[in-house]
Amino acid sequence: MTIEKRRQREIEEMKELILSAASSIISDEGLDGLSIRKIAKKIEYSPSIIYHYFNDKEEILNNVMQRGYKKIVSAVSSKELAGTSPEERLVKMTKNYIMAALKVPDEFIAAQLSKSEEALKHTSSLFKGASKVKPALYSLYQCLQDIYKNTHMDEDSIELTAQVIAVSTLGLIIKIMVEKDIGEEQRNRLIDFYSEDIVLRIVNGSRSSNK
Amino acid sequence: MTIEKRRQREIEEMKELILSAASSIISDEGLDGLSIRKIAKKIEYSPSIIYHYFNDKEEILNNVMQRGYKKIVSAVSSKELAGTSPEERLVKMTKNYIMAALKVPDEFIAAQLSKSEEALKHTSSLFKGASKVKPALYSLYQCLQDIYKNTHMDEDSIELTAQVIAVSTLGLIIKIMVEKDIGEEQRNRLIDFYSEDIVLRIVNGSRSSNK
DNA sequence: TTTATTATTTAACGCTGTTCAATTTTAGAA
DNA sequence: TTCTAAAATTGAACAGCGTTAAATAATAAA
Repeated sequence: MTIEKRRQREIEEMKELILSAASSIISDEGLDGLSIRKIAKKIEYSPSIIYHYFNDKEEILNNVMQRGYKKIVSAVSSKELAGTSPEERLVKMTKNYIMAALKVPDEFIAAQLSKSEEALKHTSSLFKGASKVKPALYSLYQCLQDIYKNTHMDEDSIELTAQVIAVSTLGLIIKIMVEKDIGEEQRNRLIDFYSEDIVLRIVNGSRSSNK
Repeated sequence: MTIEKRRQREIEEMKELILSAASSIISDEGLDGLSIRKIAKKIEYSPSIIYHYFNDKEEILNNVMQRGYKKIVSAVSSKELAGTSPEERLVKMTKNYIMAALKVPDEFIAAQLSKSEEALKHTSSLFKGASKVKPALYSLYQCLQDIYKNTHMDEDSIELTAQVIAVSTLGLIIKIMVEKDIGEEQRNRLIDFYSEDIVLRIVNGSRSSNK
């Protein structure tokens, strides 16, 4: 029994070894720099062994992506935000999300752009009802519900707003990552303007524009 | 003289042949499906010859990307929009942009995500002053200037707003492309809501939220 | 200690981008 | 038209890729 457990622990350790090697290669050389053979060399095993712990390269990539993605999701659900006004929470949540994403750029972009079913399980956010089952989106959705508490905004519009804010933020993050040379000042200007200004325009502007 | 010109025309034709083969492979098998050897087979030449017309695969990719990207840019500058109110123009421009982008998905995503200098020459939009030198962004910027004509909104804020709207829209486009299975109905709901509602909230909400 | 199981490696396949030397085709001069 | 120089095109090779199958080494159970 106990020997069985040790074996399983060893398997987990080996998986962990492979994943962290992959992770470090990605952060050194980018996503395209990752190869099975490089992982093997880094962990000092033969390439083939990797296929005893993962089915293929994509499975490894999915795992690395999920790790990076989870870090970011937790930034949005951070408890430090409780107590403040919903608008303030919204602003901070947005900024936290952007900052967290910029810290793990390659994994984040990969996760968000992957069309693999495994990745979409976590990243998909546009389907009807997504705001109730996707943790990151749910935080945003709750925030909007608080903001619209005393208005007669219907649930569908709130969900759509949450979804659109989420993808908008993603667009900003991706562009900032790609245009790596815009400079820190301009980057901060954009992030501040977006989270402190644009996002509030979106939630407040809903009173002046009814379709 | 005339023979020289013919030669150069032939070179252009060969480049064209290579690029359109590449383009068709991409639209058949996606970006990852593209390989030099496949292009060679398609144009019925040996793989090596391609390197007489292009330096490497990336140069080919850059060319294909630019073509797709230009189609989309022209959708925003379309003249059919003249005469209408600036708000209406903004809504239509946004929708045109999204629709055009969804028609050439792979090239578009590739262009927007490429960190190559060549691609960034066209796609970069976040640097200070971008709205005056980037055609697609300039159309948006002009539109905002019209909308804010009689307010005392400073130029910097208008530029930032244009930039943020551009990247937001990009985020929506990318997510719709990645989440290919959300269904036509939900897709249209999102696009309509975004372009007819959210974008107007952004430009109109600026009066109610001053930082 | 033998046997069965599991972990790991070696070798190979077909693919990739790219380069170099050899070959064919073309252009201009004699 | 024939010879020569230049250009276009090819064939072969290199190093790297993901992946698989069979062979070997290490471990567990009997």
